[in-house]
Amino acid sequence: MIELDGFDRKLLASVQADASATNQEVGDRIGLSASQVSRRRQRLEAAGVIRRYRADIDPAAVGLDVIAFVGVSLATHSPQNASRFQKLIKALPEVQEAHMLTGDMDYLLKVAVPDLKALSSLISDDLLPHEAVQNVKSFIAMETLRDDNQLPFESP
Amino acid sequence: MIELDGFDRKLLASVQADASATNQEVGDRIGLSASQVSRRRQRLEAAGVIRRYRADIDPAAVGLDVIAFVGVSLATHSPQNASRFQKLIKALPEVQEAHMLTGDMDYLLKVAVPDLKALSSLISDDLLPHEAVQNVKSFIAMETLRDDNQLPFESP
DNA sequence: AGTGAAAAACAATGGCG
DNA sequence: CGCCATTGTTTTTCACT
Repeated sequence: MIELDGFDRKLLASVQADASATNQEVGDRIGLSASQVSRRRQRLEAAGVIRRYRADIDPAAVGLDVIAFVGVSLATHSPQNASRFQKLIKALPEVQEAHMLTGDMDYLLKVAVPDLKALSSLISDDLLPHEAVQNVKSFIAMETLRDDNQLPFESP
Repeated sequence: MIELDGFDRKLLASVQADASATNQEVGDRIGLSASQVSRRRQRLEAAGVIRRYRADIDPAAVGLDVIAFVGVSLATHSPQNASRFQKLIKALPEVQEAHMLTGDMDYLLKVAVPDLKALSSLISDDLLPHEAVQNVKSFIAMETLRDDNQLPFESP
C-alpha cells in the first residue's frame, strides 16, 4: 500500500471530480505547480491508486432508460457454482456493477437496459436459466439521485 | 434528444472505457481522423451525452475498505419527508450512489467507508435519527466483481 | 519536495477535396 | 468525412533550489 500525503489526497479528490482539468488548474486548486501535479499523478497511476480515466455518459441519452438492481441467490454454494456464475456476469454487457454480498442475497447486480422488456429478458434468458442461479429479485430505479461514485477523502 | 450514429456510439464506447486516449488513438480505434473525433466529442459534450470526465480511484488504496449497500424505508411518504431525506443523502460524502426504487425498499444507497465502525456510525448517527427514516437494512460487499459502470452500446 | 522554463505532444480550427 | 497546416495549450522533462 502506497503512502499518501495531503497533496495526494487533494489531487485525487480533484481528478475524481473532474479529470478534464489541466495539471495547471489542478495545481492552482491544491497549491502545487503543474509539474508536481504531473509527477504525483504518474506516481498514483503507476501505483494503481488511479485505476483509469473514464468519460461519464448519460444513460438516457444513449437509450438506456432503465437502471435496475438485481439480487441473485445461488442454488448451492459450491465453488464451481460460484465461479460459473461469476463468469456469466462478467460476460454480460448490461451489468455495470456486480458485488458479492453478506446477508440473504448472494449477489447484487446493477444493470442498465433500454426498457423493461430488456430487463425481463436479461433475467429470464440469461440469469434464471443458469444452473447456478436459484432465484432473482429485481428493483427498478425510478429515479437516480446520485450516481457520481465519488469516494470521500478524509480531512487529515 | 440528440441523434447518434455508429461513429458516435463507437466513440462513446471508447472514451467511457478509456478517457486518457488521445483523439488520434480513439480515431485509430474507431476508424475516424483525429479532427473528426475532436469535433464529435465537443458535440457530445455540449449535448450532455458525455457528462464529465473522471479519474477512477481504487477505494482500498485510499483506506476505504468497506463498500456497502443500504436499503432505506421512509416512515411516511409525504413530499416533505422525501425531500428532506434527499437533501440528507446528497450531503453525505460517504454516499456514492443513491437510487429511489420500486418494491419494498424506498431507497438504495451505495456507500464507501473505511471500516465497519464507520458504516455503523453512518447508519446510527446519520440515517436512523433522521425523522423521515423508518428503518434501514444493510448489505456489505464482501467482494466486488465489477464496478466499471460501463454502459452497453447496441451494435447498430 | 518543490519551482520555473524549455521541449515535445496534443487539441482545436479552418480550408480544401 | 479525410487530409493538411496552423495555432495555442498542455504535458513532460530538465536544471536548479
